[in-house]
Amino acid sequence: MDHQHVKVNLSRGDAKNKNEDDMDLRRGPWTVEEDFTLMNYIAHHGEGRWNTLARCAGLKRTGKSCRLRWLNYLRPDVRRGNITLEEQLLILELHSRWGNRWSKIAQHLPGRTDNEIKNYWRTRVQKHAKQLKCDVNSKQFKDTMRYLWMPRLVERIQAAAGAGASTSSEVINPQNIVQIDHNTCVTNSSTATASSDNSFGTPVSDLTDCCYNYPQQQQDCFQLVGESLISPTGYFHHALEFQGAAAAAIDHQQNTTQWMDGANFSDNLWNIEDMWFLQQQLNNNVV
DNA sequence: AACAGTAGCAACCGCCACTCG
DNA sequence: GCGAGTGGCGGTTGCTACTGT
Repeated sequence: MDHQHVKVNLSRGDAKNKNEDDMDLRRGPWTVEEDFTLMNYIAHHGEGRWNTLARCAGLKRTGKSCRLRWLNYLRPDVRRGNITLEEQLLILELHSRWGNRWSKIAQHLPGRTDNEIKNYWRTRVQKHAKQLKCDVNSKQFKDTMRYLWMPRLVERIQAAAGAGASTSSEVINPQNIVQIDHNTCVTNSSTATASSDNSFGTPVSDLTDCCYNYPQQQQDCFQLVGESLISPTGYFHHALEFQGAAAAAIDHQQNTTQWMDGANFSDNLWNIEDMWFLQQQLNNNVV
């Protein structure tokens, strides 16, 4: 089937495309020429009125398609590239508060689109939930995020701030990290985004990377620096209590029988800890 | 090298709320 | 008040690049 030229199947809500029903509309990936046309038109006439815009610009696309292309890709302030540690932390925190309100979450991540955040969540976070064999909306998984991933992200952010304090534009300002509530934290996007090159934060691969590279010895050296700086020890008692116990549990587990499907997790510290954490929750029903 | 499976992401779909005539 | 037009949002799909065998 030719995906480039098809009749648009109009939904009830899209009845306004009546006129477009009679014309062939392009679908699928945008070409460089189309991008240029759209950018050029918006540069001269501004955005909005997308159906009219599409027509007047001579684009054989729906208004929706033009809008999406502009917002998610062509807009000059769109940030591309890896989601940074700070952004990951923000996403986890905001998602825990608002759920799948991607656009609302995106408002707090300047330059990031709701689509990008949504994709990040689905491909990275949900992947881990799947690996852990638990529902992404379950309490267990949410607690794992709150008490494991987020504290570790904070620690890595701080570690990066310490290690890279003298280098480049990736310096992380501890003041950007603010307390949200007793158990969670979030970077202060308003200050974080004040960096002149619009590239605050530490580029990082993903949560798995965060977990694999977690320096165990840091558990003992958290410190409180200033009132606005998160102290993992202070704010994440549960997490650290857990981590200490987790280490023991891991030792125990590695020396004893395997559990949870009998899978071999010896090369996957992250999963081991997660599994242990979830197991503890199931046993104790408290965190 | 070839193939299969998987991950990441751009784009589309369908629904809904809002605006305006 | 009503219906058409529009924009926005969350969910889903499908393509492509990557990775493992």
